[in-house]
Amino acid sequence: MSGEHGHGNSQVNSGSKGGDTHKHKDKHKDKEYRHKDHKKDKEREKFKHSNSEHKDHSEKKHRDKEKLKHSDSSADKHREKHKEKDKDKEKRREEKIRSSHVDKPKKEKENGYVRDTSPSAIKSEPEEDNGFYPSPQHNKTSKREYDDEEFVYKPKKVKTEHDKKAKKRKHEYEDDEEDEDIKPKKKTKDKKGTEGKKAKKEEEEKWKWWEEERSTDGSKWRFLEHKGPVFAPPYEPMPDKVKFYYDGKPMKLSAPAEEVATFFAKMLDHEYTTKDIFRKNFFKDWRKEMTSEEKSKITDLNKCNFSEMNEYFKAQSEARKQMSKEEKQKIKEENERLLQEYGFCLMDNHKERIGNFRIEPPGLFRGRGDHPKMGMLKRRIRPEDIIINCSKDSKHPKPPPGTKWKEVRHDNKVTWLASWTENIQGSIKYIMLNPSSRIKGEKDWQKYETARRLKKCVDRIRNQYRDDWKSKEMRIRQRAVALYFIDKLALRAGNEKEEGETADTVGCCSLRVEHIKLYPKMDDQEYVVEFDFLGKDSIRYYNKIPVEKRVFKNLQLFLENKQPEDDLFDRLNTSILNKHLQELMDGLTAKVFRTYNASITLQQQLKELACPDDSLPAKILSYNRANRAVAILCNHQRAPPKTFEKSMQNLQTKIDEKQNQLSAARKQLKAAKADHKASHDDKSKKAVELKRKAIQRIEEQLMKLQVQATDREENKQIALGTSKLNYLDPRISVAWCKKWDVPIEKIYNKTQREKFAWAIDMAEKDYEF
DNA sequence: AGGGCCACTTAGCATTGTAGTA
DNA sequence: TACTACAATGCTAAGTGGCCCT
Repeated sequence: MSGEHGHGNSQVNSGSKGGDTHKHKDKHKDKEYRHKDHKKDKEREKFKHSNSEHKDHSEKKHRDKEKLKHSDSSADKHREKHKEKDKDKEKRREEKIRSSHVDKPKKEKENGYVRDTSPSAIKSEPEEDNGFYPSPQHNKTSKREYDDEEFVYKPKKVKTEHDKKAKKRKHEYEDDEEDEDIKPKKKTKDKKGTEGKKAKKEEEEKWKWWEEERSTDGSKWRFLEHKGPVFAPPYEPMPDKVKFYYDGKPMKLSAPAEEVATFFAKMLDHEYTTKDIFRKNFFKDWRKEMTSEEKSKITDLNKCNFSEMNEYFKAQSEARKQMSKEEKQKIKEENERLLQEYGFCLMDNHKERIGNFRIEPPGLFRGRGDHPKMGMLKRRIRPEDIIINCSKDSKHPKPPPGTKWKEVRHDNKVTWLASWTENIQGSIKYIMLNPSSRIKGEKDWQKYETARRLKKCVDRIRNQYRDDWKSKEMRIRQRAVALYFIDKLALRAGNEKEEGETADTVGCCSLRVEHIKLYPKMDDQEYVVEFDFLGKDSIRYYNKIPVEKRVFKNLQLFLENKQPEDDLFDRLNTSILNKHLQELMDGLTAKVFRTYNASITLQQQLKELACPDDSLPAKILSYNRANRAVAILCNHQRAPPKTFEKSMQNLQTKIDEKQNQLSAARKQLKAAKADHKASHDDKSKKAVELKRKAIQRIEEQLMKLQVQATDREENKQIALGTSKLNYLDPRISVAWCKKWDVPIEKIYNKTQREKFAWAIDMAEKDYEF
């Protein structure tokens, strides 16, 4: 198989198909399909169900597990568990930290990038490509297992580029480059202690971390100082005039119960407050907040009337909209102040933007899709729940007066500044840096380098899995077929999930028999596989693709003697698959295929759609189309904007108007020409020219509008943002912009330009992914 | 091997900001 | 000046995958 992929037949969705054609196994009939189609939510509703029984979901494989496990309210248990284990964990963590400080494993340097080579991390291959990290020495270390000519050819380009940059850096950053660190590296700094601060501030905005060397050990930073998170504002009780009614009678609620009631009241317009699970979960958690008196009175949610509360909130938001300019300005300034104070941290001598410095406010949990925990109370996070992470020698953030942090730790092996345990799933939430930060950017860059390394060996890997389709061992065949899907269809890996804890969604390795259908013949195609399942965020994946005969036969084999709810790949999971991938290429995991295929698709598409003579809007349309091809491949869908039809109409009206304008202008030109013919004077000649220009302008405008219409129509249900942000090597786009003279602003907005600053700075027009 | 924990990326939708228009 | 439509940003849920322990 060559790099060529049959992505074309990937189909985003099938319109209304979801509900009708789905064969509804009893146990899945209550699935909520979040596929996007033309229907209004209400119409979709008929495919959603009201009641759900997750308990009989279990497959054989999971049944045993289930017995050992609680099936009820995990949240509290999680909390307990955490408490119990805290001590244990702490010990472990401390050991971890200590050991990492003490026995610094020796490091191996590769092209400016230094890898951890502690025993567990020793690999036979360099992890990064030549030229990954700029460095004067640029010494190629070990020989690669599967070099190809590209390996020889490409770095040359990259190298010169880097050398250039390296020189530039010398000038620009001489004074600023080094951080005061706990353990100085080869170069010295120290003079900066005095003058560094000011210079630094000026340079801060354009700090080019990508021209610096990365840290040599596993540590993520050497110095970290921040002010801690911003907590959600405290609850403000309802004014007395806003009543809650139970069974028709007004009832004053205690503050805690009232607060939770307001969460429900705020969502009243949302359709999911009508769902049984949502209501059940909410009511259960609400009752926990009630006084015993309230508890005994309020026994039926159906008798609760929140509508006055609901109207109150609506009025509030209306009032907010109606606020005067000055008031709005004031709020804006206050936000800005908060941002300035809490929105930044100091990491290794650079001021970096924090991604989410506000703690999530309490509210009702709404998972995506058919989530068993929807409606549960997401509790308020207090300082006592927060673990702070910062350097020992930094000014530690102060907890709000009268409170304490849960813990302050100094772990530079992680990137987060603060964390807490959330009560719905018992998972940990983090406060981390913005994507524009060094720490995120380096990781992102590295991700694309890994994908580029896959490019070099993908043929070998493809050949291998094709061979494996013939293996004597079932597990190998399953692994090979799964990998084929991941590669060809860009499916996600598909980790196992705990049943009943989350919506029932799957990825490749967790596909079940019921998710595929085999058609030996379909229309004029042979060996067609139909996929129909809910993926991440309960987004439907529906696709029919012809596969190779051997794959088809294998699938038939995997399906033998299985029930619909059985795993398709019963001898496979993501851990097995990733272990195998790791052997094929250092750093290779299932998700790398998604990155690789997305980026390579963009590059190919851009090449194919290239048309030098196109106008700027046409070029951008081409870009968007290439981007769209990727979004379709990755199944990035969105709900059609609510105002879609209308906005299309508006656009059409504009187009019609423009066309009228055009014909009018043409008439005028004709008249002007006639006039000129008659008079032959300069004035009339000028008039003709003027008219010509006007027509040209109008034509351009019309074209622009038409392009816009096409683009919008094609984009109706497809979200481009996700792939642009997470899967497409930004250097491809930057190079394309440079090559075709398209301003980068047409492709990336401000945030995106900040995130991809490294790529914008370093990619030249001949960059090859 | 498998489970649990943890850290981090990826995801769509809701809210907010803003530019263009009436 | 208000409105409106779209873009940008914010929010947080839901994935992936590494590591450690049993």
